[in-house]
Amino acid sequence: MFQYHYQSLRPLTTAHLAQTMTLLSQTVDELRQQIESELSANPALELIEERYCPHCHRLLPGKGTCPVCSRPQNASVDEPVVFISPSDDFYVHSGETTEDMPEDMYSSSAEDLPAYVLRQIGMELEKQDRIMAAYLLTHLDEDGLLTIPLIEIAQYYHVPVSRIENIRHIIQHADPVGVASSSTKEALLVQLEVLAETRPIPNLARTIVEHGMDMLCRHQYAELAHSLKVSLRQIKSVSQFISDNLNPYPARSHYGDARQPAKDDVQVYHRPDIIISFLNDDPQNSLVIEIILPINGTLRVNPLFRQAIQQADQEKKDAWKSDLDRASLFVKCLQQRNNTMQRLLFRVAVEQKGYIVFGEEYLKPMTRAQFAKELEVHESTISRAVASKTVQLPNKRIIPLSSFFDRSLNVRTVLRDMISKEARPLSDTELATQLAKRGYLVARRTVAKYRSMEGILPAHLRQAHTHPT
DNA sequence: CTATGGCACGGATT
DNA sequence: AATCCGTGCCATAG
Repeated sequence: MFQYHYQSLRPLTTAHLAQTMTLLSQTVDELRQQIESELSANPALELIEERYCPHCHRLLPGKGTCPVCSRPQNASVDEPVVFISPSDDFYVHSGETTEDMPEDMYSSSAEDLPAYVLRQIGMELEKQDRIMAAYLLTHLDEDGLLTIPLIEIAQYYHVPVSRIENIRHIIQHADPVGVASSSTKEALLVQLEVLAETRPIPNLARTIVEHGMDMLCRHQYAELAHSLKVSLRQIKSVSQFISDNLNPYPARSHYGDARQPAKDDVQVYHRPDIIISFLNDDPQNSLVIEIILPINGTLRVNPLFRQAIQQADQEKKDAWKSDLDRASLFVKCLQQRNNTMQRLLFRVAVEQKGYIVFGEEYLKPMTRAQFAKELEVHESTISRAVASKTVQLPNKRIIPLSSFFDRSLNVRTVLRDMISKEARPLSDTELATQLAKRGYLVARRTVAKYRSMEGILPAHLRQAHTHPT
């Protein structure tokens, strides 16, 4: 009977439905944990290795050629390729999640951050120092920042502050680079320092982090440009660099953090759940969408287990049967999840191609409800699938998946654009009428709101920034 | 008097 | 049912 259930393709039980829901809403990191625990708890589950592409080491989606290195035969350019990708090709685009320890990255979120850091720096320290390091590491907040002043630790152990400083210095340069800093600014500076060893960094970056972070956070580019006496263009590019490469909250590169970053901070996401890129990085080609799966291979019910159950004693049989049921349910739910994600992202990619390729202005406003109807699933399914997931676009920016559904984003970008091109500071009322002419009907009050969302100063405090040349 | 920001309400979305 | 978002009204600053 349960064999029939396993074969069946449609969700039948409420348990199934519930589990699919939870799986859907999970990010890669959460999903990995879930799978791991399920795998170790349930003997009926097994993980089978899959074929990898010899060139790029990606998991091959079933039969056929690798969709990444060699173009699939009959894919049209407009049709994005969607496939499930294993975790080991996580695209690490920032210097601080370093390249030297990919496996450790995964095990690390199982153990807690202090232990993880301590393990790295263990041999560098004397026994005494190690204790202090451990103490220091227990006083981190959830973002990986230090909650108590160094002096306090020094007093606690009756040692000079400089000694604590040395220890902290070592900790800061360990894997979540910048961890145990006293402020986000300090964390960023350390990250910059480390980054500078491997690649050139814009010389402005340091200055901005040091002196202009508050302005940068509020996106007050014009202000910042003025106070540092450099062009707006430079500020923009450096700000891009910062948000691409640095992370004000070191711990968040470790735990896939579902919480929204504080609203007035540079948004940095690590480890996207989905990666969208061009085939072979060539904009001519079709889009490739990878849905990251946190395991290398395919999960399935162990067929041997299925056999064994036939010959087992009656009592064992019952216990095993429940394991088997659980296992097959889990596998099915996982498939369901992947299937839904795949279909959803395919549709999203088709609809929002302009946004993906050309940028924010081309975002088509659309609601989750529309997709739900198209894909014939419940609205809440889409909501769960979209919530707390991140996407990496071809331009290497990482954005929340929900921004594909943001109704106001395009208006905001147009507004931003208008203000940056304005000859003289326009008042909110004027901006509202201008926007109306372009087909965006928004109230004056709303313009004000968007303005502050974008961190743009009110008209009378703005200056006509069109002639700094 | 004009331009903005705060608070709060209602309708849409999730 | 809970939440988010646009908007209107009003107080305040310039």
